[in-house]
Amino acid sequence: MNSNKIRESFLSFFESKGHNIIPSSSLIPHDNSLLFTAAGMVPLKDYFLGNKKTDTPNMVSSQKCIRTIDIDIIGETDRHLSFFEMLGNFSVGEYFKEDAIKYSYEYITEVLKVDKDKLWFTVYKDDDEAYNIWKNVIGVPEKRIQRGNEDNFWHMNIPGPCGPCSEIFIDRGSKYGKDGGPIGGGEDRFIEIWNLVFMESIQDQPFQVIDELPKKNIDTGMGLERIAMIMQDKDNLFDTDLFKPLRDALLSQITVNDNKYEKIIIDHIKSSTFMISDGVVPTNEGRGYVLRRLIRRAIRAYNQLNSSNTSLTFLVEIVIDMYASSYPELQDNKDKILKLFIKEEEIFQKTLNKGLHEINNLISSNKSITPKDAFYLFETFGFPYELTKEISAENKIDINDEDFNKLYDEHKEKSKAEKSLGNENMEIEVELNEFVGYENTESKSKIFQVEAYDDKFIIFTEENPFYFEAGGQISDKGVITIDDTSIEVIDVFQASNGATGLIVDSDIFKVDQEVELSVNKSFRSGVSKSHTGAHIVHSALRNILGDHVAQAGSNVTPGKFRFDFSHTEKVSQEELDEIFALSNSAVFEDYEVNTNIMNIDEAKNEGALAFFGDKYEDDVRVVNIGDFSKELCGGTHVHNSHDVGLIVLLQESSIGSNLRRVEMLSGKLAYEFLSNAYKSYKSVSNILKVSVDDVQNKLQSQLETLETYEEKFKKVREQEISNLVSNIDEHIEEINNYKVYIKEVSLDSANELRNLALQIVNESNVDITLIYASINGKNSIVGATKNNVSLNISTLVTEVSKLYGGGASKDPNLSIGGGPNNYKTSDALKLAKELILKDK
RNA sequence: GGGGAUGUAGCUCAGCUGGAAGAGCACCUGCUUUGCAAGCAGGGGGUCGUGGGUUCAAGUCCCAUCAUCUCCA
Repeated sequence: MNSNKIRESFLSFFESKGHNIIPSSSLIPHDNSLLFTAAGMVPLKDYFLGNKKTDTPNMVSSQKCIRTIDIDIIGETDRHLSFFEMLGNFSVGEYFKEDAIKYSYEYITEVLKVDKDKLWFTVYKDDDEAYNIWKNVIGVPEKRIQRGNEDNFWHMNIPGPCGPCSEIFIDRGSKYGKDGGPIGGGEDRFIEIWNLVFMESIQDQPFQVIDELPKKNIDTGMGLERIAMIMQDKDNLFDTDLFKPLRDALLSQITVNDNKYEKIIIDHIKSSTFMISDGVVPTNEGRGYVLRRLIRRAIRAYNQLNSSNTSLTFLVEIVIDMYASSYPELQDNKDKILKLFIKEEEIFQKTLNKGLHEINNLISSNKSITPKDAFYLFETFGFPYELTKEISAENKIDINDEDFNKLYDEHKEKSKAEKSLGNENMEIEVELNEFVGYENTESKSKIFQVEAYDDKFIIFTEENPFYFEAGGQISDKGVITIDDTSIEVIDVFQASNGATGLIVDSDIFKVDQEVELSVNKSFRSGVSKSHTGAHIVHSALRNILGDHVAQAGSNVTPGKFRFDFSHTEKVSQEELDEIFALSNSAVFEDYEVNTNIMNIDEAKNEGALAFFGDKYEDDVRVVNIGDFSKELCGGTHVHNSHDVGLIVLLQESSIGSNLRRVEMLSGKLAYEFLSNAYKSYKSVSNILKVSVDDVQNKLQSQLETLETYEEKFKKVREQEISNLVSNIDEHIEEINNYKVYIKEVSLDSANELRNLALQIVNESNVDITLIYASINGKNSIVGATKNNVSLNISTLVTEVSKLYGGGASKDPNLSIGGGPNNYKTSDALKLAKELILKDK
């Protein structure tokens, strides 16, 4: 049975059992505490935790997943993958253990038609209920049900839901290892194919159950790759149809065979392709960094197998073809994926070249490479350690792995900076309240809960108009009023279920009081202008730069906003001009801003932009700015694009490779900025005594005039100096058979002094010259000799400069010196003459 | 979030303990040759990332800032 068939049969089997098929969610989870979606239940977490409700409690999905914790193991085994698909059926408070077990057994034996006698089962040691269902309801022989310990208990390592699980195994027969079932038998022989989690309890610490969950959930996961391996009777994942086309294509391109490297290449290319498609861009931080490591590891592996060819894009294209029917976004994003991939290959090549340069320097200067050097190359230049080892080996240098690893561990330890989270993670049990801030900035409402928060208090009211920081938009400011007393809201708090509270530094508020809540209107309107402005700029960026532009973060405050986005190169001035012309024309276009609540699929079909950070719910809020922009967004906006007033670009900058940032002003701040700019422009025009329109021309011609005068002046000075030289004959002294010219002169710069000295020895018959000048009250001395003079002028100028407490340069024919101290010039020049006399 | 490094001619880079900037390639001109990275001679091109500071003197030392690369969390 091929993989597409397995995937389809799984979904349709559970659909026939009353499950709603949900599409695979993005690899970038909306939960920012996770790097990637690593299991089928990740997108459903809020339902399981009770933070959100769903109309369809029974769901089934095939979820794309990334797991990179053990990235270094990938390639070493036949079982580890960084990308996989997880088939799973879920129940939020509907059916439980018995149905979950029945369904799984029915699917495996009836649909996949796996031989019943090959199936083994494990249950948690205390879970008699599950044990009895397998034994009595399903009728599995007791010897093939085993009880396990911690492996059969699911939890998230934090206080919260937990529960026992039951796993289903397939016995691949005696040629894969010893008998004894999954617990105690060979792990190559008994392959785990399905994990059924029975979420039924609450723990306060791992394995410490304190209570039952009010609603029990089912969460199951079956790896598609693994079940495909079984169904296609292969020995390892890489021989299944999910890898075969990739492997065949790779084999046709390589000259050396190596199982490990081949596995690394095809696995990493697959995960990278999916990651880029979902909006991850190779960078040196967070998700982007994981992606970069995967791509570079693949390229390195490929270099081992094929030294001439370096590009792996042919495999990227195959991945897209293989999965396009199940994941159409791959086809939609094909251009972007290939573009970013090629770009990353280029960057890596540069990195390698730089590292090679460094390592060659080390070898030629030190004749050795220490573990410290190797680590330096790695952490500073990103030069792969194995490559350092290879090159060292060619030069008969041995590197100690242990020392290298020690440095690596120290580096990791150092990087773990403590984060001061304060009370931000404080857990508060509170009922959900209603956000009314889209329609109103004021509300009368009743306090239903007050919580202490450090030395302050959090006030929860039934209705709340205060916006809590999300999607880059900062929290509202304002006051709470009771009996004519207004208390400032210091900050807005959000509990894990989404309930919003207001932090105040006052203890006058009590439960059941009616209070007036007022958001600061000008603050809110400033923020809303910026937020709508951000949507406009986002749309303009995509229009001018292309669809690969994806939001990577934003910050929205009154009058000021910035927007981070993925883009591979610096945005040129011409492009910026276009972007801001387009943005402002959208402002002036009087587009109405509408918000609608609609179904997520419907919204996407209409072309709404959904990016990382946006909440993934069935119903989403869509913000339209005319037909110029359509985005999923929970923030507050103005009613019409012209309310933004004006958008000014302050600057465009890089915040890491492939990530750019633009910073803007809106409304009043934009006006003030331009107004000030105009004022200074105007004052420049006053200084130049021309009209504002002529400033540029005038300034240009003034600068040109200045330039020609500078040139003329230089020539005049040069003439003056050569005049000086031409009549020096009368001042030449004969000392120790040298023709010597020593004098204090009056010049403006050390440069002139130097030129003069050179001219004297080159253009007159003077052998040795030493001239002194006080330049801006500072002592400068230059000495020069003809090339055939053996006297070293540098030592002479050094001695003289010492009198002034300074030193001199070391060229024996031309030396520049000086010093900070006061000293009588005539005495200094006298010393010079004495030194010449002593020569030889 | 923490660490390491880089920024010098169009490109790739040298530039020692502070003393007024260089190479190779590319470019232009001429000659010689007219075949695969052609040879010879000559030439143009640098705010030494930016802004401060220390110093008689800063590409070089100190501080700040921007940009880029890189490892880790």
